[in-house]
Amino acid sequence: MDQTIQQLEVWCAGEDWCPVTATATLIGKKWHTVVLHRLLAEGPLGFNALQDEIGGISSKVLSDVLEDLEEKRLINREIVNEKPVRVEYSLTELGASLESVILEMAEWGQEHLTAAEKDGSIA
Amino acid sequence: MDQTIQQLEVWCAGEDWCPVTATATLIGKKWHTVVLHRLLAEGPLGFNALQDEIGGISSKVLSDVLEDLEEKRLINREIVNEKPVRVEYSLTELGASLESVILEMAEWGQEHLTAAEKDGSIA
DNA sequence: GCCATATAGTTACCTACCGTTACTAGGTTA
DNA sequence: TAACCTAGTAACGGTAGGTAACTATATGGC
Repeated sequence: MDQTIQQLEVWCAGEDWCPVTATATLIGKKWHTVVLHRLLAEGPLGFNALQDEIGGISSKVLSDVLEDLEEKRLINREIVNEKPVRVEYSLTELGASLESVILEMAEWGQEHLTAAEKDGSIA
Repeated sequence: MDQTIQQLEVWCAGEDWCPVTATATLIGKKWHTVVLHRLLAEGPLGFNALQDEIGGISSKVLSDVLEDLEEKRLINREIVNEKPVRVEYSLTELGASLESVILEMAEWGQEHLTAAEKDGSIA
């Protein structure tokens, strides 16, 4: 505990950039994280499949998020020449390396938010 | 690797809520994460101290973020009766429990963004 | 009293992002 | 031809994020 907090201090002390700020700038948006999570968990997915998996995201917002994630080199967009021409979204190596972060968020949510979400005390 | 991905699948399969979505809804905003990080690393801080520590955040946005984090019960706002009346922001137990997530983000940023940020290839 | 400084914000304003609904567009199947 | 699959885009409105200036309260110095 003290060890890790020490680490956090060292990383940001007197620096003009901070790894947390940088990471938060990159993936610090609700849908970005969720999209990465689904691609991690379910593997490469098409546009509609991804939208169905996520649930509650509109095609416009998903389209925007995918474009942004591609720009940031976290996902690949590949056009597959099959019967109905599909598009397959998958994680880049950089994107896949975020697994530890996503997993930590998943564990934290599981531990701390289950009950709260269900009775609505944290909205 | 396979183990952890298996976990991610199990947690979200067929559920109407997902711990990642829930967590991302709670802290999936750039400044929220950064504020929590500074409070973790530097301990309780006043308004101006926090603003200075973060750098690049306006007082209006910081004010909004602090209000939101307090509503979500991740931080405490305590008025300290000293010479100039101060306000001290600190983490709640729930907020402090996010250390593992923040730490993971810090480690990831340190490993994957340092070079990229410096040469601007990820903006 | 008057001014400067330090505390912690607020107000007005603008822009950019989020979200909803509807619609587009190419190709396949019946 | 029409229905249905794929993957989006267009138009529009509301909310959040961001900037710059300003408020408010209290302390200490002149």
